[in-house]
Amino acid sequence: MPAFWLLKSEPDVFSYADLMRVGREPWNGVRNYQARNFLRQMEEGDLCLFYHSNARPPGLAGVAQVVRVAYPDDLQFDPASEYYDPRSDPENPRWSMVDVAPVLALPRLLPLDELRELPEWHDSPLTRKGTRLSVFPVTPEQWRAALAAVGVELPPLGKFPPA
DNA sequence: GCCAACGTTGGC
DNA sequence: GCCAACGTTGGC
Repeated sequence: MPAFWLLKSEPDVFSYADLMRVGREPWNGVRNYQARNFLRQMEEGDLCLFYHSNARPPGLAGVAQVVRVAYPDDLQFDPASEYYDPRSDPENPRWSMVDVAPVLALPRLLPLDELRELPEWHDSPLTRKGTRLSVFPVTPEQWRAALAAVGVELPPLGKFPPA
């Protein structure tokens, strides 16, 4: 069942423009079990809202697509990486990543403030106080409301061209 | 298995 | 830069 998701990224580290530039990116470095479990549920073709966190202002910058389902995050085995996890067993890797590709940049950044005003977004890990989850599902209603707010015409799910 | 200490996230 | 909220760690 295709689904919608939200991915947080700090634009100073990796922005939506960076994703467009590289064309495809392994979504590595997720080190939270709940977020990891969501990554593992993603299917090829699933669509993701790309959120800029720790930005001024924070908000939605674009749409990305899952182009490879979850596989082991190689950084967990790299002692030089800040994401190295010495306790991860190579026989049963603890952390996963997916590959994502750009689909479209929003015509304008949709700021968090504006997102909060959408009734569909009143109940979401994004708007709930104190939640820091960096990967989580988005309902079809949230998806539609967010894109409508920036005037993006919504093709039927799964009809986005492969990036 | 509890829970205090610590580190991180992320808006402001 | 501040700090509230939360997840993780590790002593016991």
